[in-house]
Amino acid sequence: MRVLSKATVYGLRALVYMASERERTGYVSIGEISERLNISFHFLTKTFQTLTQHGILESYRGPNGGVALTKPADQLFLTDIVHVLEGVDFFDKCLLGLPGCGTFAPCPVHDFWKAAKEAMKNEFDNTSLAELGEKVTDDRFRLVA
Amino acid sequence: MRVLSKATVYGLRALVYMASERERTGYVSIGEISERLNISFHFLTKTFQTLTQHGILESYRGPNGGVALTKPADQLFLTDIVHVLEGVDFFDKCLLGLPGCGTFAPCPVHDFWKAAKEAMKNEFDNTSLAELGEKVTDDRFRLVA
DNA sequence: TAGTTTTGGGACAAAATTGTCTTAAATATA
DNA sequence: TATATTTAAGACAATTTTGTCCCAAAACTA
Ligand code: SF4
Ligand code: SF4
Repeated sequence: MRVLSKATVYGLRALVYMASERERTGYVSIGEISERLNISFHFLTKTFQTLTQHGILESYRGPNGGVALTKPADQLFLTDIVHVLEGVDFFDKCLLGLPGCGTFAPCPVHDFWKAAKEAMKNEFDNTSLAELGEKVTDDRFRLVA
Repeated sequence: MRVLSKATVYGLRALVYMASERERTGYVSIGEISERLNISFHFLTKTFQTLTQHGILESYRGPNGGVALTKPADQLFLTDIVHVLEGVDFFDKCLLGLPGCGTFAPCPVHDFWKAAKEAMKNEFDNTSLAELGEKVTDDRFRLVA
């Protein structure tokens, strides 16, 4: 049950890492993040560019530059990130890939799929980066490929 | 929020179609299904081969041949199909793609992801092809690309 | 037996995703 | 100014997924 693309997965891991560094001020370099999380630097950079363009991150070039969250981590929710990286229709897709979700003419699986999507969206809506960052207590999250 | 591969989506649509043809006996040809559901014949054939090899379908060649469900549709559940087409670890995957899911040392998003997966699995466990087939009442399901 | 229908299986092509690399632009520091 | 650091942007390659095609095998019909 794979829900997120790799690009989103990497982006999320990186954002959670940033949120976990509560005490730090200023920018965090993408190089540091990619090294600590063992993520391809260039791949992550592209994802971060998207996040920057959409106002999740702000970036700064040059020595001591890097990226920073544009808002406090407790005001950034998973839904915000996913909407940028996967599209705003992320929670509107049909399980069977049919176009034009059916408030009218629902397809056979609609009943349970709609409920499942809503539950998922509810979780994403209410989970902030801060909440996730707080749970980064051991090294496992940082070290795994 | 895309959960299933195209191969699985097509396979499922086709199985639901078969289940919806309650009155029919004997084999249904893949050609008929692919035509009615507007699915690539060869692509669907490969998916059906997998299902046949894993005991979801039985097939028969030659005129009036085709495929048939090996069990009554009310005894085939979404989980059965998904386990074959997506792998038995379908409901065991991490949201962040980390290996070795953590009953121990859970990663930051574990709490809510575990609940979401269980809810989803519960739905799949309890939804049979018969149940879905019964809901195929209009033409929408059959005709859409 | 010959010809037709249908699944089986594999080669192959196209497209999407993932990953790598190079160069440019911005910024800091000496 | 020259050099080092860091993000921006896009070309390019590798891999996976998706889709197409061809031919063989099985079964029926005449
Ligand atoms: S009615 Fe619901 S389940 Fe059916 S196609 Fe639309 S979104 Fe998907
Ligand atoms: S503990 Fe849960 S969220 Fe963390 S890696 Fe394992 S399955 Fe994923």
